[in-house]
Amino acid sequence: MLSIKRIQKEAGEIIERLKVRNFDGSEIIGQVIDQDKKRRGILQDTEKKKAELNRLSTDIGNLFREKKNDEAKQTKEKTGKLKEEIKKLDKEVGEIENKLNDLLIQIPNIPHSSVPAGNSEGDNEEIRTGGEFPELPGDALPHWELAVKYDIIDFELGNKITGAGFPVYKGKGAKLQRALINFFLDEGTKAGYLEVQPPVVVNEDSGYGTGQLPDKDGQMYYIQTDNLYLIPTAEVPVTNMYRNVILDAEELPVKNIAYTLCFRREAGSYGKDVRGLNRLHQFDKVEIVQIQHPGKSYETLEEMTVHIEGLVQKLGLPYRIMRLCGGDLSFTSALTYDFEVFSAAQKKWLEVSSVSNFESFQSNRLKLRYKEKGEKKTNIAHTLNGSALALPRILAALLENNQTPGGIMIPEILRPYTGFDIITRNP
RNA sequence: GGAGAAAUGGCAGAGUGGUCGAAUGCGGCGGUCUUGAAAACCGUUGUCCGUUUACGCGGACCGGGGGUUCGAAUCCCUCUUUCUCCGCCA
Repeated sequence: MLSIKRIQKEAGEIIERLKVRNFDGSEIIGQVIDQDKKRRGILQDTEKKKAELNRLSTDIGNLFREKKNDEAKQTKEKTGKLKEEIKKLDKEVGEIENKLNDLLIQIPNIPHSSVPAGNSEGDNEEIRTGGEFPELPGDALPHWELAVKYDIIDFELGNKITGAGFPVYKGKGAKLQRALINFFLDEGTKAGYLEVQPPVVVNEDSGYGTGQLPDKDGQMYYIQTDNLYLIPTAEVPVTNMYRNVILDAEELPVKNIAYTLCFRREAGSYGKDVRGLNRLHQFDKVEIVQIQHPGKSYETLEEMTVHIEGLVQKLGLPYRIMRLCGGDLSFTSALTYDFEVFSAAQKKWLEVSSVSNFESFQSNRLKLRYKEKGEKKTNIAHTLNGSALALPRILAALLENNQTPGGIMIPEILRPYTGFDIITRNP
């Protein structure tokens, strides 16, 4: 969320910049400013009364000690009314704070100045492209047919044991998946990321911390008995490791990489684009997360983009990098680059990574701060994350783009991980 | 799952109703001493909020929430977590 202080200082500019994401913030920001002013007024009143009560209490203690019991009793009588008033004012402040919080969580992050205006995907801006489009024969198969032909992914079996969107990977399919995970993790650790294995189930506080709650409540699987959520991305547990933490400035940037399962209900996305591996309820993903000094977070975003680009290049996939327009930008992000690879048999661009700078939007809520050496003041850090990479669509593109009459060729770089260089019908 | 114990500052650890934001030790930071370092000694050392040009002043926080009291780290309720023992188990 945005900080109240920033809203007070830059209200006009914020309203202006939120227009890029087609968000009219004028009314809500006005309300925030009003409520905050009201809050501070009452707070001052409350604190004055509390100070008075504290003084009386100290007096009473002293009087008892000096055996002036009568005087103490008299003083005691003065406190009753004061206490009542304090109770009432405290309640008022609490109510206003709740209201303020409700307002604040409705305001999305401020888009970076480079974010183009626009309503949807079509308005995203292409930044770079790379890789070669494969020359496939006319009878090239989409990956869901290759999966059957080579018996490497079983969608039917997944339907049977769980439901749609939960495939079973088999044989070389499973091994290829495992190879990709290890490859991505190794590349990340080489680039200085610390590997972590977080829980894939998180509590409510963590959901709020990174902004999945209350916004995307219905998109997460929820375990009612224990009031826990299955994570939609490793971003949630990894970033929340730093909830309520004050880092030393020298520790920045913090770089973590995590492989986890991800679970998404994908409510409301039935129909198109859900065939095969294109959209799953459970999938594997390697995620990179950084915590950075505010002055350096955009440099870091570029660095992460280059890292991800390197992965796609090493896998030999044709790709393009898109800068998301205001309308396509997620609620919490200030700037996002999407990576898409071309899956040549279905002739589709598939999103395989999304790398974002959240600036202080998550950190404000997380209370994630850092402190310069020798300074007393704490500052809000910036958080960033990106997929590096999401597995299923990479797998889809690899299968489709590398199919040959003799089998599916494994990219050179993965062969040390798979132990085989081709997927054939008879393993 | 059953029985019991506990949760205090970066860490260790005192504190069972009043000047306790909290003793003491360690660590950290600054200084004296030293060619340099160590040791020793002296000082300092939490976070958030409000207010103030500033010095400062005020409020809140001893796992979370609620309560009793003029006054709570201390008493009561509740939740969470940790430890010990028993049971079950990858």
